[in-house]
Amino acid sequence: MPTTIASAAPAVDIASLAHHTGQTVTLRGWVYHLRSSGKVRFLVLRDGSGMAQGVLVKGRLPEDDFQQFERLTLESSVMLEGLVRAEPRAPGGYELEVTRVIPVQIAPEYPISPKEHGVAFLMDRRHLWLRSPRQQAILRIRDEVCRACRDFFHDRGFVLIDTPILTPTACEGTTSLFETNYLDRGKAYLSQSGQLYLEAAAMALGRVYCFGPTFRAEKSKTRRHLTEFWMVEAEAAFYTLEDIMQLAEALVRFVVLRVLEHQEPQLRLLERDTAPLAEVDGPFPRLSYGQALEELQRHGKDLAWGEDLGADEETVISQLFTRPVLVHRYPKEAKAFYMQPDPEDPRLALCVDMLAPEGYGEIVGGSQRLDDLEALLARIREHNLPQEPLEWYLDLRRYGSVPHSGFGMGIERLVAWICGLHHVRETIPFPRLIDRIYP
RNA sequence: UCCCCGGUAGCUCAGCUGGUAGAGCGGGUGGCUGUUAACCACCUUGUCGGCGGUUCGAAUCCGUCCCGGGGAGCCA
Repeated sequence: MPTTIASAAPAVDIASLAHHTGQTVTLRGWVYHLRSSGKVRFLVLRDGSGMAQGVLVKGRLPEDDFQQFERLTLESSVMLEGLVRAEPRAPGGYELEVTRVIPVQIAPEYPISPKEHGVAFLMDRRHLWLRSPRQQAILRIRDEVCRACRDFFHDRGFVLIDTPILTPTACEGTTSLFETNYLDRGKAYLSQSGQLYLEAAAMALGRVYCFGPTFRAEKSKTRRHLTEFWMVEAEAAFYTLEDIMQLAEALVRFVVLRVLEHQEPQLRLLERDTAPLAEVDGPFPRLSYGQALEELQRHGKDLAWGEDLGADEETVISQLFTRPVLVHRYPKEAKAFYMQPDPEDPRLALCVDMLAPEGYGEIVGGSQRLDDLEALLARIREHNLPQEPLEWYLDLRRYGSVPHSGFGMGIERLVAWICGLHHVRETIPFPRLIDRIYP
């Protein structure tokens, strides 16, 4: 139950403790750790901004407050009033000499200890797991990544376009969709990409991007897959494949450098070796599909022409370089219906995948879009897609069609790579996986 | 959907070729005036995932189902 007793001292964040040396302040947060050696008691408090140690010395604070310590448990919420002072023995260099202890709510035995836990146990308690320093660091980096993406596009004149989440039909037809009832109008599907809508917006505003959740009902059970994930997608009129490759490269470089610049403490907490990240500050290697096949052959992996690169192949390719690699111009059979054929080799599509280094796989997929109405109609027929729900999309080729290109970047995969995580599930606050929708 | 691995105390795990269920951590009580995942003493904890089978006897062997983890395909 919330306390009705308020502290007279000003409330401050732990992160700003150093600026309040010599002052009496109030910290408000949760108990992270408790230690006692009898008449001297230590309480490590976390408040979201950081952690600080409070010291309770018997006789130097009211006996009632000293005794309140006995009631506290891990993750109990509490307000501590005390004097801030520099203390080399304290973690962080500053501590609070506590003069008042005001419990807000006393927690029962907390299930997550600082010791080891299994993944399933932690995932079932994701709502509590978020409180751990590691998860906080990851979420702060995710926040930085998202803001960097928005800044990048805003700075280049791209307009944010929110594309619909409820859609009447598949964008690509290949992957399975989450289905839902749409009132009296039959089925609707959760968006698996904002691309087609973004193309419409690009014909209105020139350069656009979207940033939102994406849903894929694929039964993919790997470290790189979620059923609900976040994607930033860009689309620009008059952009060629070359333009979009440069844009995607610049975006990844911008985001990674920004995280290195602003989130160094978090990367250190995660024990991430930042040397591979700093590598992005230079041109990304490029490989055509044909060159990729040659490289694979050189490394003992024979792939038939026309086959898409699998996970093993992607790993081999990405390990050839220290920077993300752009693999472009795949056989069009391996790719989606809306891609422009390569004028120099019509068997190829003008598309690109960016593979992250260190085995993290594909983080960007993009292409120049098919802009000719008749060719697009032919491709739709080849892929056995229904034409009627795509009529609006075909209108974009009827009314002032222009060459245009775009790409999508998976936020969780990028964050996983930046943080050096083994699985994307830790990069999103509440992951949705093939067999998990709790909490 | 397919392949591999696992399920034993609140948590992390040990338990060998079948013979009465264990440790560490956590929790509780007491002690300690500077602790750093504190320390010391004592105490606390079980449908061994479910069901069926083999056996004198099953946590252990077999079958099956459930749940979890890792990977593949597909994709970001």
